[in-house]
Amino acid sequence: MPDQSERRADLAAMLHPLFQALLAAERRILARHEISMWGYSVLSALDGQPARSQAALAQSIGADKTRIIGTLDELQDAGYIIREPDPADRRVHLLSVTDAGQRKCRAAQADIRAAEEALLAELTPAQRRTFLDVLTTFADLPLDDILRA
Amino acid sequence: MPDQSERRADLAAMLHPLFQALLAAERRILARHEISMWGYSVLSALDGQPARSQAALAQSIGADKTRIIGTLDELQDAGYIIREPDPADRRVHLLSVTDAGQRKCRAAQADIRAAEEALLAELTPAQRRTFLDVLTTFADLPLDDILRA
DNA sequence: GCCTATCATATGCGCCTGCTTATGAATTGT
DNA sequence: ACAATTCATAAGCAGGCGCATATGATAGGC
Repeated sequence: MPDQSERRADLAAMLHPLFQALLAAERRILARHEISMWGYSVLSALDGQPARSQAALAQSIGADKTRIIGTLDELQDAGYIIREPDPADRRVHLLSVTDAGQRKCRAAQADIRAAEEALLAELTPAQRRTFLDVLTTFADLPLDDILRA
Repeated sequence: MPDQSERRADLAAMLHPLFQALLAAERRILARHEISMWGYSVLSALDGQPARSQAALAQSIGADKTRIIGTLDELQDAGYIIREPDPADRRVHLLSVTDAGQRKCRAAQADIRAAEEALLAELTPAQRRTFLDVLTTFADLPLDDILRA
């Protein structure tokens, strides 16, 4: 299948500059919105989702559950999230996003989306669709297992 | 152009798991080959290229020129690279890869390539080609400028 | 000739992260 | 009832990284 004469860099090497550039852009945008990257990750993950425990949220966004506490405190202080005791288990705080939090998240997201669209506009429509499809495909795969085989 | 009803995650969020998985795989493979990631990056960058100064090399692979010294020392001690004074400028050491270094690099690269092919095999041939084309396209673009506009 | 800049090198500082340990409270399992 | 586990929380350790500073030697510019 793959052409043996195909010369290409390692995938990680190819992805690295793209990923770093996207992160840098995101940092700039989030700084303008005065919200941290972890804060934005939390709000994004909570947006439109049922309330969840802190541990579940941390796991879902790849955050360290012990270090995310500070971020959650800040978000709560800013009025962007609510922590409520779980009636089913008194150890647990359930997190949900407030209206203000949702507005903050979506405003930042709109700017990030605009920056991304500028980038995607460099592609043909077919390339764009395929690129996004591929990323979606990969998102549903057990990447570590496949790469370990 | 982009469908306003299109729901998708931020590009960085979509790329993050893929990128992390690729890095993790690379780490495992390089550990087996007993070479560090920066060591591999150096060898890859030098492979098949004319000799270059340490500063130029560090810049080209995104390494900190002060911290790459240790890696260069190790590679030199292992016989994988040569440092030679530049006759045109006595401040400069020119780096080149040895035959042993090239073999080491290409052996590791073959394993990385195999792992990547397992992943790319999850795509259709058209998806695979387009995905790689897109990454190549992005590699040639001033990403920061585009994302900043 | 003198000043400025650059190279390789060593090292410091601050930040972030992965991982760990510990605590008190609460829950689960036997 | 008791032991083990889990939740949120705080904090420690080690490693990596971005960035900065400093040094001696060398090169370039005026």
